[in-house]
Amino acid sequence: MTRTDAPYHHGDLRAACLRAARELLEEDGGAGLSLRAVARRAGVSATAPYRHYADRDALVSAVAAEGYAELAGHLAAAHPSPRTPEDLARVAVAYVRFALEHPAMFRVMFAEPCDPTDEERVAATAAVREYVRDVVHGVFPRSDAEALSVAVWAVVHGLAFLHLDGKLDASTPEAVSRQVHAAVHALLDAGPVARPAD
Amino acid sequence: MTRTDAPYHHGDLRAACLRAARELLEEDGGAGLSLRAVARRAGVSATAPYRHYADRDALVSAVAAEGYAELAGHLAAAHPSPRTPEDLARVAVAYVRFALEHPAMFRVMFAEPCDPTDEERVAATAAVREYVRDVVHGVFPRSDAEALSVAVWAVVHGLAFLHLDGKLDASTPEAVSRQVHAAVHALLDAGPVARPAD
DNA sequence: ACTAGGATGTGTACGGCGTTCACATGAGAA
DNA sequence: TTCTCATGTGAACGCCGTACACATCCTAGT
Repeated sequence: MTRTDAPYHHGDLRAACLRAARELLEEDGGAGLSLRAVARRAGVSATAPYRHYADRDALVSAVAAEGYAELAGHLAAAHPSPRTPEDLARVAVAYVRFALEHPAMFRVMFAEPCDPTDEERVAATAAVREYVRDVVHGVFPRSDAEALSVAVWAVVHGLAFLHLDGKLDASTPEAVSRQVHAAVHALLDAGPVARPAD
Repeated sequence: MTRTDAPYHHGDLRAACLRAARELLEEDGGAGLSLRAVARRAGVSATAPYRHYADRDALVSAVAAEGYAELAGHLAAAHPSPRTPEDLARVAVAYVRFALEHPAMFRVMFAEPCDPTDEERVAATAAVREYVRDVVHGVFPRSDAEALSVAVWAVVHGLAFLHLDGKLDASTPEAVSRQVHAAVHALLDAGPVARPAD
């Protein structure tokens, strides 16, 4: 039945679908995010979103792109210019905290197969990668930035996933902070005490 | 229609469902794994699996438990007793290789919300955790094993996810091996060259 | 040997989903 | 004013997860 309280043309359904998808993800997790639920939330029919997104994956990809941008912003706000290992540990805490505050978004960003040809998503990921490279350059000014920024990103990324998945204790912000600090410092202290190669 | 070529009682439907789920996961990824598809593959009606698994999550959890056990076995086979940083890098390569060879299984194991009260899954995860602790004890005999094994697991786990997600180049085994070795060594070499705390 | 109970199947049903397609409506350009 | 295109709707299809009533067979007890 045509609703008399809304005009036939939504006007900006593409953005409304994206917003609805974000809300559903935050409220109900990945399982609650369906195109039909998005359409209901946006107040349109079940098939209207198909005029703006090719399929469900396309909408999810757009959500992930926003997530990357927010993560980059979150990290930059937490520490604009990290310069010491302690700063690096705090950045790691911010990264893990983002994952724990937005678990479904984080999974959408990093845990599902991703279309590498999706330009928006690739561009948004680059912002995070760029930030990590700057961190490495600031904290380890004399190191090979490429390999080390891969390693640093892997550490914080792994910490995020292990907390998210319950493998590491995420019960309180203090527990998270302590664990992340301990891990980062243990790793940086490990180099000199590694058993030498035979 | 009752099939005349199979007895009414399957005999070991629980194991058959698990096997079918494994096969479907390997063939079609997470999207191809449904209880109905499992039932078809096992040759029973759509609702028969509910006699052995409470719901889809229960079956997926059992699949993940087998995955953890296989990962632990894969790592132990690759390096029973790692003792140098080079050995650690090889273990990391084995871990990432497992993720790339079994992407859907790896996601089921680590990327979906996990029931922490699931004893089978917890026990299986412990095997991986134990192996990592042994690695750390072998490679860094004088370090604080707890914090460092969390950090080491985070590094290899993060590398696995970043490769799986396409953030790192996973196009050839050589590219993977080179990248993982470079990251692990860069990290171990980074400690001494970190900017000192102000 | 028979019976009964329990384990384990089947079939039906419901409500949800993703997606396609034909048609409806309205906005904007010519 | 008309026409085209963008953007909606409604119907339909096939799939899914899950619940429930009933069917079948296996095993234990008498």
